[in-house]
This record gives sequence, C-alpha cells and structure tokens, in this order.
Amino acid sequence: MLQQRYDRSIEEKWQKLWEEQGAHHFDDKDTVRPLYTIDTPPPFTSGDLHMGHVLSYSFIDFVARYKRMQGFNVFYPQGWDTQGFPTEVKVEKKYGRLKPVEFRQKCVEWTHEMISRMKLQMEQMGFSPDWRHQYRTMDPEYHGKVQLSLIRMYGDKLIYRDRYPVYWCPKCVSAIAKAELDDEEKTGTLYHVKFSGPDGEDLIIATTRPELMPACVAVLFNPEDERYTHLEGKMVKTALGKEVLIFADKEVDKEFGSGLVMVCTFGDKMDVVWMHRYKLPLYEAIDQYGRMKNAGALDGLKVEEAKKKALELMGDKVIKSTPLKQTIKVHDRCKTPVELIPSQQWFADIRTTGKHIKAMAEKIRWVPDFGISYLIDWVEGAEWDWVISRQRIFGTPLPFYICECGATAAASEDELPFYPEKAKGKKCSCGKEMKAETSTCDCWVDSSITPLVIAGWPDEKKMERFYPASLRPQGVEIVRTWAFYTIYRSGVALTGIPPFQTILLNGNVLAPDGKKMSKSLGNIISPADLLKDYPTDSIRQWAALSGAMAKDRPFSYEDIKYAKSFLSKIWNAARFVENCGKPKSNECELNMIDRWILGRLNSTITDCTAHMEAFEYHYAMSKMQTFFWHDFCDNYIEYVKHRIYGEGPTREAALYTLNTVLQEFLKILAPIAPHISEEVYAGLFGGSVHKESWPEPGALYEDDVKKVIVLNDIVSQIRQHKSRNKLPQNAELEKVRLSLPEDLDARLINELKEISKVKNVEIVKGEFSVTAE
RNA sequence: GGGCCCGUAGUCGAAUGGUUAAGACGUCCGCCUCACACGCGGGAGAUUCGCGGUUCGAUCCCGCGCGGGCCCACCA
Repeated sequence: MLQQRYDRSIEEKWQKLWEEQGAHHFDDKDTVRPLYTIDTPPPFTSGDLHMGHVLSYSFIDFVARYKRMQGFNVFYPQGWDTQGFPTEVKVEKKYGRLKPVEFRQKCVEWTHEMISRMKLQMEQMGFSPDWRHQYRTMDPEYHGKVQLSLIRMYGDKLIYRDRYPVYWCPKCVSAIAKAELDDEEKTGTLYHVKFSGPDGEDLIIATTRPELMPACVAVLFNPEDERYTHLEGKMVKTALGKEVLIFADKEVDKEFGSGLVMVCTFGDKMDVVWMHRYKLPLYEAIDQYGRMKNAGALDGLKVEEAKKKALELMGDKVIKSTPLKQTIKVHDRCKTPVELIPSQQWFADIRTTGKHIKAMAEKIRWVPDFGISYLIDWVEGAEWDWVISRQRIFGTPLPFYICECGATAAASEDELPFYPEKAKGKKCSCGKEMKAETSTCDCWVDSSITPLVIAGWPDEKKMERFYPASLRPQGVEIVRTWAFYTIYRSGVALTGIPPFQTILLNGNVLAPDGKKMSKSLGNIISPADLLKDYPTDSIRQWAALSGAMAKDRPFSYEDIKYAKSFLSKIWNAARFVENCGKPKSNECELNMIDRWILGRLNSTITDCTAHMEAFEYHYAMSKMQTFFWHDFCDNYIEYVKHRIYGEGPTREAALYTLNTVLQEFLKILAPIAPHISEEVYAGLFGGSVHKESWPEPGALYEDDVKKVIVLNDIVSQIRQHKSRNKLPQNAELEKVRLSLPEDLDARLINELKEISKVKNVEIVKGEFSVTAE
C-alpha cells in the first residue's frame, strides 16, 4: 500500500537502496550492450552545490537514466576539479603560512572534506553516477596523466618557455592571478607630452604613466587618422629623447587624447598585446619590488616618486595635465595597484593549432548548434598563446627542468608523477645541473584531459573502447575554456580524434529577479534550502522545465511549486489505481474511451522519446504533465469511475487501461522523477522502473481520439452549465440537448449520461451547442 | 566596441506564414463530487516592443530602431 502522502523519506529510502544495490554501476564486463559514456564536468570542490550545479547535473542524470532504459551500458563517472586558488586562500586562513609540501597536504585534506560534502548533496539530488569511478585532479595518478600529456606536447614542440608579463603585486612580491584582481575606480591624471616628429614637428602624446617614458618602444595611431598617416614607418623622438618607430594599428582610439599612443612594454594589457602583435622589443622598467630599472635617472625610485621625477625631467615638454576617470587593477587583499612585469612562463601553442581546433570542433554535434560560435570567435580572436604555468602551490607540477643557460627539458616518463622536491635531476647539454620547475599548471590544463582520463589513457585497449566520449555536458560560459582546451589537448594535440561526439550546453540559473545570484545581492537560493520544502523530484522537474538550451533562466518558484503539486497528483492517481485493483486478465474489450486514453498515451510516448533524444526536457516534461494531469486524471479517471464502481467486463477494461497507462507513464517519467516513479512502480507493478526498457508506443487509435475529443467538449459544456448554476459537479440533470454538426456515436451517448449524470440526451443536427435543463 | 541570444496577458513562458495565439503562476466566481481542498469546475486578462519591407495574408521571414541578457575585448 502506498502511504498517504509522498515525501522526502521515500526519496531517502531509495537513495540508500540504490547505493546498496549498486543500481547505477557501469558493467565493465558487458560488451554486448552499446556503450554510452559521459564526460561529466568535474565541479570545483568548493564544498557546496549551487543551483547551477543542480541544473546541469540534472540534465546529465536525465541522459544517463534515459540511455540506460534505452539499453545502453552507461559509463557515468564523476570527477572533481580540486586544485585552485580559493582552496589555497581557505587553507592559508585556517593554518597560516606553511612550507609547500605541508601546505599541499593540508589542501588535500581540506578538499577531501569538501568532496564528501558535495557527494552527499549530489546523492540527495538523486544523481546516478557510478561512484566507483571518481577522479580528483589532485591525485598523484591524475598528476601523472596531466604531466605525461605535457611531456608529449613538449615533444611535439607545442609547449615552450618564454618571457611573459604576469600581474604582480609589488607589496606582496608575488605573481597574482586574474581572479585576485579587483577593479578600482579612480581619478588619475592624463599628461599631454610633446614628442618630436621626423621633421622636428611637435607630436602630442597623452599618457597616465609618464614614468614609463624610458620604456617607450613605439608610437601608434589609427590607420584612418589622416593627421598622422604620413608618419607611417618613420622614427619619432620621445620627450626623453629616445628614438622609436611610429606606425598604425586599428585598435588605437582616434578620439582619445591626440590620437597618438605611446607603447611601453608592460604599461598595461593593451601594451602587451601590441608588443606581441608587432614583436616589439621587450623593455623592463619596473622590478619586483615596484622600483624603476633601466630608466636612467629614475632608477631605484618607486613608481609614484618616479612619476614626479619624470615630469620634472621632461620640463616644458609636458604641456598640460587633465583629470581622467580610470579603472585600475589592484590586488584584492592589499589594494596595491598591480604591475605587469615580465617573467619566465610556460606556453602552449594555440595560434598555429587554432585552425585544427576549429576544424575538429566542427566535427562535433553542438546542442544548441549556435554554441560553436563561441569557440570560433575565440579561436579567431586569440592574441597570443595559452600561458599554462602558475606560481601556485596547490596545483599539478609542471614536469620540466630548466637550466641557467636558458635550456629546458622534459622530465622522463618513468619519473611520473613528477614533484620538484623529489625530482631525479637532469644534466643540461651545457654541462650544468638543471633545476626542476616549481611552477604548477593552470587548472584548465588539468581539466582539459578529462575525456582521456575517463577513457583510461594512455592504455590503448581501453582508449579504443572508451574514447571518444559520447557526451560532453557543460556550461555555455566555459566553451572558450573547458571545451576549447579539451578539443585542443585531448583532440588535436594528443589523439587526433575529437574528444566527444556531442556537446550539450546549459545556461545559468539566475535569481528570481533575473539578476545573477550573488552573496552581495543576498539573492542566493541554495539546493539545501529548497530541499526543506520541496522533494528532490520536484527540484529535478524544475530543472527539466528550465530547458536544455544554452540560455540563462531565472529560478522560478512557480515551476517548482507546480512540480510539487504534479508529484501529489501522480501520487494520488496512483493510490486511486491501486485501490481499484488489477484486471483479472489482459484480455478485455476496450471501449472508445479506453482507446482514446491509450492513443493519447502512445502519442505522448512518441513525443517524449523524440524530446529526450534531442535533450529537450522542457518539452518532454510539459507533454507528460498535460497528458497525465489533464487527459488522464481530469478526464479519463472521471470518465471511468462509474465503471469502476460497477461490475462486469466494462470494469475489467477500465482496470486494464488504468493500470497500463500508469505503468507506461511511470517509465517515461522515470529519468526526470526517479524516486516517485520507482516507489509507485515497485508498489503496484513490482521490480524497478529503472531496469525497464524505454516504452515503445503502441496504437494511436486516431479515430477514437477524434470522437472522444467531441465528448470532451460536451462534458466541458455541461460542467460549465453546472458551474454557472452553482450546482455541484455531481448534480443530476434531467435533460441535455446537443446540437452537433455530425452524429455522435451511440456508445458515447451512454457514456455521456453516466459521466455527466444526465438522464436524457436529445441530439439535433446543427452548429455545436449544448443546452441543459 | 565585437560576437551570440532574447523581446508574446500582472509574472514565467509555448506555438504558428492563414478561423478563437498553448500552458503554468497570480487574480476572480463556484464546488468539501467516495484518489487528491497540496484538490475540482468555470471566468476575466494580449495592439505578440516600435517603424518600415517581402506577401493575397506577418506575431512568425528580412531591414532599421528601441530595450534586456550572456561572453569577450577595451578604458593609453
């Protein structure tokens, strides 16, 4: 017997049982069923699942459960993206500064704790990965694979070491990541400085950083700026007398200042772009303590002092200064303005491989199809190679050696996983002992080989079976990173085969007000809070209703409330069917109304199958809701009550139909609402609904469907009449006169009498109308 | 500034080159009808953002404009 109400205790019961039974285990030995592999996104191990996770992992779970019912052997692993700056911050806050090895150990401990918290939350959502197949990017085994991939790419000359500007905090004397930057609005000063042109004419340059004058390596103007086009390719003199080239670049703003820009290597990010674009000489002017160098008289001065001194030195060449609102980047913790300073970093070549990445992306099925445009734009706009090194501690060590002479070498494969403190060492060709690199990898280096890692790379036999993955589900906002880097590394660089066949893009969950959820706005909705009021299956339905398109959607309490009432509806309908009992045999004579609902069931199955195949959960869910709630509950169940309460063969047919519709419906509902469907299925029909095959639609009974739709209209009119006359719906009517354009099947007239409690029905030919007395 | 997405009752959202433009939430009226009041039945509520164009006919296709969102870049 089903209990009175559906609640979370039922869901918890099944979650526990599934876990105990290993219900979602991948069957490694089964080579008969076709394989379906999912390259699940490894969430960053923050410890908390947010609504974005719930949305995207729900989609993944719908796919997995659907494919299992479709007869696939589904390989659904779960990874964890563990290494990152936020963890370092938290661990440092808790333990203070520690030696690297110890610090890393604490980060690992911390992360394990976060993983167990997140795993619990994922289980509460009813997600069904095979928990025996987990990977963590911080595991030595994972490190080894990342490092092997880098060694191979280094061997193919796709990875190299070069000078590169990094954001640097002079106060903390440390490189900092982009994520650690804050923007600060500030009113600075724009200085207008006289340079001299090739013929000695005055050229006015506007700059906020006069102290970088010694580092000026070029002057640029817009190619459409007729004031300057005659200067193209000539030499000009800076205010401090240095000779530099002047030429055109389309990104110069004609309207700003005088339309001339001085390029100093490392003045700001745009300077770096220009430096790369035109291979301008690199000129270092600021050291790691924020003091000037290679700047003549300014040497040794701090930036602010140097600015004063420089202005002094240029004297009357500074013709005016105007206030300027600017946004400067500061280190988030100490609020010190950051500098870009050059340092040795590791790069992966994405410029010469860009066209291959694009070509490979085109071989993948993108859902929705416009998703690929994010990747193409990115490839086409790439300014310079991917900087893969970070000066962090909790990260995968780069498996390389460097020599004082500037030479580099890869670690050998037999010393993987490679850790600098345990490195075997290497002799350089110059004779000196090389040092192990201590930098770590950008986290995208770790996550861009997930399809390889789940496929058992580099084991060729496993790769043959598991690579490429069938599906890569991910957020649309990380096409430029995760999808791009994965296609590049796993695909172009390491295997030559696209890493997945289909990529499914989901959008983000916004707050109900349409804004981004954020702590500062206080509009965050957490899955844990929702679980207090809503069963898991209603949260999953909300996800389904939010659509699979790469589209952001506000969180909707309306949807989730509706989903919750739908669960009650299913539950109560199931209790009704349970009370009615089962037919004595499946051989029974169906009437038109039975065939109508069976036909509707079958077309719903057909539609839902197509929608599930196309990842259109929104459509699948609404079709199910309309069919079950309105056709089955509001109409069919009401129509057959008189038969159920009576006796005879017509009762048998109704029982057969009620049970069949419910049973088949539970199957199509199962991927989205796995708990309620399991409970009802087990209780009424026995066995697990998740082990059933996805239903094949039977006959559509189109003729009967058409005829019964007329009946529906008539019933509705009679309900209206009762409603208008303030009668209860079960009130008896003496007589109803129907005016119909076509004859009504005699069998339906009798049904109508029972359904609407009408004693006499009179039919006349004419336009559709219903009059009751 | 570049790319992409979007604009439909109070709100969220389907659909369609052709009768009356789904559905949900909210609202209003009625009904405790033996699965469900967490429910049932019914009603009201839309110039389909604006302006042009293509067409016999546009909410849909095209152009422009206005408004919103996402990603990226920039602020010398």
